[in-house]
Amino acid sequence: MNQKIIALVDCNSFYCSCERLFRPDLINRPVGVLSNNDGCFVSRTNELKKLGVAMGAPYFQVKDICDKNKVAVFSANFSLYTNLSDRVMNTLFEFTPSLEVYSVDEAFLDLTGFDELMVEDYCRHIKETVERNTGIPVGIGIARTKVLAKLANRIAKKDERTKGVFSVLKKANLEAALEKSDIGDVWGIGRQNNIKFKMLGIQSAKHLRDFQNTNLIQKQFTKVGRMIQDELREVSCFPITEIAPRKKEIMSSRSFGNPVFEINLMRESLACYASLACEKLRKQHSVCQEVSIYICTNPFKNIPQYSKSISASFESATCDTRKIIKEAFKLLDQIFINGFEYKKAAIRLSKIQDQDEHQISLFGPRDTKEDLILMQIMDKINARDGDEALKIAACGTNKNAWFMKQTLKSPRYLTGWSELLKI
DNA sequence: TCTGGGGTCCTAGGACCC
DNA sequence: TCTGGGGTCCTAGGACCC
Repeated sequence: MNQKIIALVDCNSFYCSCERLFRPDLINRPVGVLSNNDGCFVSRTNELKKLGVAMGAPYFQVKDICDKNKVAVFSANFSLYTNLSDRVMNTLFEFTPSLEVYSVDEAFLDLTGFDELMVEDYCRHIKETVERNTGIPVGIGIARTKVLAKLANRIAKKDERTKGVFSVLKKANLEAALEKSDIGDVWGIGRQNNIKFKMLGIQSAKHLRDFQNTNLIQKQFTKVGRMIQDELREVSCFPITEIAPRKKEIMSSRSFGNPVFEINLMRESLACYASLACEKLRKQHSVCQEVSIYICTNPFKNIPQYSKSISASFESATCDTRKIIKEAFKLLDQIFINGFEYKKAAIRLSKIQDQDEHQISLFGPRDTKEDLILMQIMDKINARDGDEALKIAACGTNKNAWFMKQTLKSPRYLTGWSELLKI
């Protein structure tokens, strides 16, 4: 039988690598990228990891370390990262049409059918090409299944002797890799299940693979646990899905730059998040039948706490930003309580259906042709002239009161004419 | 002073139907 | 005294991922 060969290509410290691309002076310096509002570290180079700055560490807690060690710290610049991600993926497409873009910085490649002896060299060639074309360094893991490719990828990144590419197709490599991989490092096993596995005496990936009582695994760790075990046994359970399925939910939420006390500001923020979410909804050619909102105070602060979510349904599913904002405002009136110091608001669109195939209500209001055309025009203008070109009035004109803080943001080298790199 | 955002899948249990 | 059984659908909550 022709056994599967799967390669996982993963960009190294992706956001940091993107920032370094335009700042060659940072090549050997520690670099970190922060989450929105300059809150926590979401990407770190090896130099920064070595300084003991953990993933998710709040910036203000480690600022001293950063200052002392001249760490280059950036606010997240997502338009830049998305753009570079596209370039990486386009390069990968040149090597195989059978590719799953798994996240902004990762892709699974189906290399089934390649000569097993050659596939490692081929992946080295892929790695060099991506780095030459885009400037983004990557690591590659090669295996029979996704879970094992993930495992191999970890080793490719950690063990310098691999020079960034590691294959566990050969039995000896596979055994060694399984043996030295902690059970908690296996893809799909998080904090809770890590503890549960250890209590069962399963410490390593190898232990899980060789654990005979599969019924117990199924019972304790559900179907997913069983599938992970099978994947460790080189039985593929998670296929490569080339076409991304439609999103079943679309969320948009942000923490505020400054605490919000007034319902008016809350409304403006919700209107902006709703606009973002609806744009995504229309982009995947969908409509939604349910909208929910969520508001909360800052749980880290020692102040009176409040959080609440609420949802409403439409008679006919819609993708009209105006209707969704209107509904969101009605919901907000029901849960907003004066006197709290709000930190965050969110909107979620759910019960998502295809725009062309959804049921419409016989009598209730529905999206008319004119509504849809208006939304299309808005999307087109914003795509051409920038997201802020045309917006619903309810979004307000002064975001400063609540918009997130980004004091360390790099220029939009690739997406803003005024911010192109100057040489 | 300062702690992210956006998703998916699975299961148990209740509602409901015949 | 004694009160069926099987199926489907939906939801909330938990766990995981990047």
